[in-house]
Amino acid sequence: MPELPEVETLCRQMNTILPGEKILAVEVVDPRLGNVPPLAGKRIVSVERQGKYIRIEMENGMTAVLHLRMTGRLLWQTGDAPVPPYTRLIIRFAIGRLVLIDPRRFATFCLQPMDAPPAPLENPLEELPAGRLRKIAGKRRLPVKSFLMDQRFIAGIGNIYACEILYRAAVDPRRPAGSLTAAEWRKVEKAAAAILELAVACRGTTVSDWRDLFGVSGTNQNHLEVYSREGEPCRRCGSLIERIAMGGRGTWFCPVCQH
DNA sequence: TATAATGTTAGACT
DNA sequence: AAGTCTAACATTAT
Repeated sequence: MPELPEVETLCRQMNTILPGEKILAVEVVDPRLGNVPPLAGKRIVSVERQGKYIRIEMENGMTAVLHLRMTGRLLWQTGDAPVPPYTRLIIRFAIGRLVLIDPRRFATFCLQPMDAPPAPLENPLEELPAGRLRKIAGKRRLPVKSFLMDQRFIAGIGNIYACEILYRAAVDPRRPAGSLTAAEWRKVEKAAAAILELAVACRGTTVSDWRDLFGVSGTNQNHLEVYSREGEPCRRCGSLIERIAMGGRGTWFCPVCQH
């Protein structure tokens, strides 16, 4: 569920309350999470985003890495409110508790796992240097939408924002990545930075169940141009937005003005 | 009841 | 060998 803007929102919000706080206890509510890092007694230094990963840095150099996958959410609770349905993990502090909610149970939480990105990846939130994406794409034949969503190339873009970025750049999502011109890549890079930046400012996109750390909906759904707008008119040319399946995911685009 | 859902990846196939 | 594609993970909401 959460893509870069949603994960960025959670990290920024956690950084307003957690640094300096000591973890009192970690309660594993869903045993499917497996062996959770032994964090009791550790003090938090900061929370960092890397792609869609949330890295919780502890004072002794230990790092716990959380990935929310499809339906993971984090909620900050104080007082004695009941724990929400689908709670899978509770991290307790003196000033409140951090709750992991995850209906589909794909989220993972472990210590510096091998599947975390080993090195800093391209961060599309910062506008990439000219030509960077074109160089990475090389002669690849996979669809440009799949390319944008491949976390090994650029980290943080998921299905909603891939559709929105390609619409803004007026590029057909089915085009082979290697076939885009330098000018088209430039548009994609600029569209990515602008769309992700706006989405962060809006605290994410709430199309169904996304909420920020404090349980509040984001507002970026008000800025979506194609995602989930099948059959509605394109805001640039008036043609009807189409939905196709690519790699098993819904893909929305304007068949007339995206080339 | 059938379908789709904001992610990732192991394994199959080119 | 490297690139690409598909199914699977678990569960809910429509």
